[in-house]
Amino acid sequence: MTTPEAEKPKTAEATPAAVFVRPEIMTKRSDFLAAAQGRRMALAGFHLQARFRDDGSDAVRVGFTCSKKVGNAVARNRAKRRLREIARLVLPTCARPGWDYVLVGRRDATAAADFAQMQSDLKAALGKIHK
RNA sequence: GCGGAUGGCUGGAUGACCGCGGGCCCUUCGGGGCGCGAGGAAAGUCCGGACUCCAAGAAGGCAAGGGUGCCGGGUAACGCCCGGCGGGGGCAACCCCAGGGAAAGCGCCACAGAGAUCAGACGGCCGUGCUUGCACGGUCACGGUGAAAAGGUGGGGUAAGAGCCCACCGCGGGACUGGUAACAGGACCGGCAAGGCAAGCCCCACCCGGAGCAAUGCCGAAUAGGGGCCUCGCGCGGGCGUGAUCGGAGCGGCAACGCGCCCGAUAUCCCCGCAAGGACGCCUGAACCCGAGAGGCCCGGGUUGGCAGCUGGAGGCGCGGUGGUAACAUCGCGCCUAGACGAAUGGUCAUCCAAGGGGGCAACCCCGGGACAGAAUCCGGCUUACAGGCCAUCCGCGCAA
Repeated sequence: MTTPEAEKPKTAEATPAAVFVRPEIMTKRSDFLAAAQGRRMALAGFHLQARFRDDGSDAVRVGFTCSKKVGNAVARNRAKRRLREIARLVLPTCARPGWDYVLVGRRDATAAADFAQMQSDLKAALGKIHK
């Protein structure tokens, strides 16, 4: 399952902290609760929560939260899919090993925000939250 | 053409790049290829089932509780569907109805009014008496109140009136006729009986055991470090004597409860050469597991992971035939269409298409943007939400012929 997608690292040297590993998907409720106790940052299209697990593992894990506050089932699914897509595009180059990240959807904003803007927001936010 | 009624369909299209979840095939285990992947409501979880477990021999009866409620048919079943009946609405097509019982019983019916279910005499009318405007009696044709005042119209009749009598209408009963039935018609009889609410309780008929896929089965993990008492076996094995049972004090345990050095009391005598410690194994057998034979009760503690169930079914769809007014049944041929579990079915971009807005005589141009909504064991229904578009049949009006 953990398949290193290390093909053609064009910009790998520019960000030494990057890991070219597909993030694992978090499924345990306790992991989500722990991440919510970590660092958090609010952005236009979503919220970002992050936590350094400090358990010796280098794995990067990511989870998505879209509660009923986001809307009905259709709205929640759409928000989660867009979050999943920007995570898929951004995390392999900007995540740090050993960290958990949780992206939280916001009502209307997550579905309506500009997709390119959300990608760059996530990159910038990851840079800040690691400090 | 305008307005309306009913039934049904659709509910963005194409392409590019990057992805996701199952399946099948190949693999040098890095991966690669092929194909499939949301809805008419997937929704609400309101009914009915399939399936699984539990309980109870099967099945039935009774009680409680719940549901259904014109008749006939359809269906696996239904509170669903179809066809009728009755009542109501509409010019009509057509639509709506919680539509059993009010002579089993209880309860309720405000206000107004003289009187509201044992009906009733306020005014008025009539009679008698006298103190000439009052008393007693008769009367509901008239007035007034009300949703409703013991049917309506006309005539006779009377002191005045009244189904008091008569005709017609209405009402009640009803032989008989038609219909499977609901029901419809109705000779004839009765001067005419007392209302409504059963979505207030209730009565009657019929239906319903409980829990649900987090069902259920298998395998792990974890806690504990092998908890206690009572009852009952089978095979192998073979029988404890410093023993057994009861009581006391004592000791142990969070507890349920246990232990047996010591003391006292009581009854009994099976087996035995040794191994011998009452250990081990098997059968039967769980409503989560530890739990190790089974069952019951109690004490303490622990898990929420994997696989199966999981999608082929009272199947669906298309075409055609047969029976039926129809729902539907049945036959033939062909095709097969999601199975996830923090839960895939997507992200971005481009070009079109329809609704909407603006400009223009027009062709056309610009803006703009996609209804309700996301499977979770599976079916049959119902209900609710839904931008816009399309089709068929029918009705009314108008115009033309």
